[in-house]
Amino acid sequence: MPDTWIDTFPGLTRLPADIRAELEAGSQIVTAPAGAQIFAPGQTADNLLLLLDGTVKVQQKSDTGRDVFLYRVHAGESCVLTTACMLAFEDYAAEGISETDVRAVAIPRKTFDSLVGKSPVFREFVFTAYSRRITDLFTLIDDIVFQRMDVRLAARLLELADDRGVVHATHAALGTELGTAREVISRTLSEFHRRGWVEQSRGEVHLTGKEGLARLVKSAGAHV
Amino acid sequence: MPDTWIDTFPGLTRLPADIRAELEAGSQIVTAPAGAQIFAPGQTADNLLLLLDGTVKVQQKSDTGRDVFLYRVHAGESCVLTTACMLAFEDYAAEGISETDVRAVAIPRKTFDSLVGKSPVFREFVFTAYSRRITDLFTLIDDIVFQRMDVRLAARLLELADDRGVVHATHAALGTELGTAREVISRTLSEFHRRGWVEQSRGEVHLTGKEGLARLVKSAGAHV
DNA sequence: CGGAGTCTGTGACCAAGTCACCAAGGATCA
DNA sequence: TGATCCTTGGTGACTTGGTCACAGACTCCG
Repeated sequence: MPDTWIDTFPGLTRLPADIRAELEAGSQIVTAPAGAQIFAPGQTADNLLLLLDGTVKVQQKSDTGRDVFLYRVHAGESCVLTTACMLAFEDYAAEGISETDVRAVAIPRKTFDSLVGKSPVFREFVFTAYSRRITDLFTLIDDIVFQRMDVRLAARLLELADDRGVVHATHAALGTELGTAREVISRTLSEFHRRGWVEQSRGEVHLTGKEGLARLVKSAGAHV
Repeated sequence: MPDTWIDTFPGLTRLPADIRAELEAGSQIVTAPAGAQIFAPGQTADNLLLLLDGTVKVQQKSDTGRDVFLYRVHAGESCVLTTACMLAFEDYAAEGISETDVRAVAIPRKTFDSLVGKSPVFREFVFTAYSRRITDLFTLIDDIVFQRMDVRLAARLLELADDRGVVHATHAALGTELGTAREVISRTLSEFHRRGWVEQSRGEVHLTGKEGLARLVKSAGAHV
């Protein structure tokens, strides 16, 4: 494995040679197409996944049948929250869906446990990833409770836009992402359109006035 | 230390003798009065706390100046989320306030790190505690997004009531717990009163019809 | 007794979620 | 080429919840 994947994760570059060897030998690279269910509630996670390419969205299957979007894992990050359940042999209430074709490193429970035991650097990597996700969850809760919908939508649009300023998502999809109803998204987008910030077409939103959106987000002091 | 505290934590009873010894030697019992700030944002946590007596409430200091209640740590549980930040040398955005006089075991970072490295049982204990808290956070988010306020308030009242069915809390306090406004609590409690479920007096709520509250909670399929 | 501070009640108003229904765009297939 | 169906988006009426302003009422003390 020349040009090892390990170096794409900043937290792992400091690993000593023997640990690197064990990590490389005890893990493998896996792929999945867009839209695949990466992990699901009720099924024990047997691997820690480190994303090399693509994005995975993690959402909670609600009892009420609706989904709550929790967070998005990008290339270079890990689905680390599953590991708690992995090591604790507990079930997970969330599911992960690949949004694009993804490539990831799968570290099986055995290797993971062994490395956590042996390597302080690896431990720090894991716990750092944890604390990131956890503080993310805290700010998510904060946003849900205190932030206005228009601000949250504006922030999310800026985040999801591709390099041409286009967001590929239906109103319903944006609704689940923000934990609100489709109608609310529709109304808010009409308002944004009225202000000349967006143009709409079926299944996509064109950001024509990013400055306006950014100003709205900033004025509310949102956590982008 | 006869009758060691270790056995009050089910996950730790399986620890081998040498690890127990290290844990006992490398930790100490601390106390704090009711209302003390146990940990705060911006100050690195240097100890993992395992609660022996009392309760600690953990809440996020919001940018907007208001607080969001996250969860409550009871005797026999640990403030484990702080450990991620502890090991990762990262700051924490939440603060912990003792609600009663508390007694706890403080495990310093050094001991903690060493034990996580040496003992698979201790690792499992830590990661189990993690996964509990994390899934709790997930259900919290779910509740905030989808559950009606009256149901959430009813559930919380049942949870907070002492053995005589009295909840000692002001409307404002219940408001922060549920991430809503005092006025909403007042209105909802009036409604509960109208239905004969509660009696009110300054600073406390008497549950006179727990069955009604329980029925409301149950009919909504809430996560108690 | 007389403030000062805290706790609760209330009305008006706005933001957001729910429900019901309709219309337009796209796909499929006889 | 239509007929049909599904998905997406638009809209109005209504309910719930959050915000603001202000007024009583209780408690603690000096």
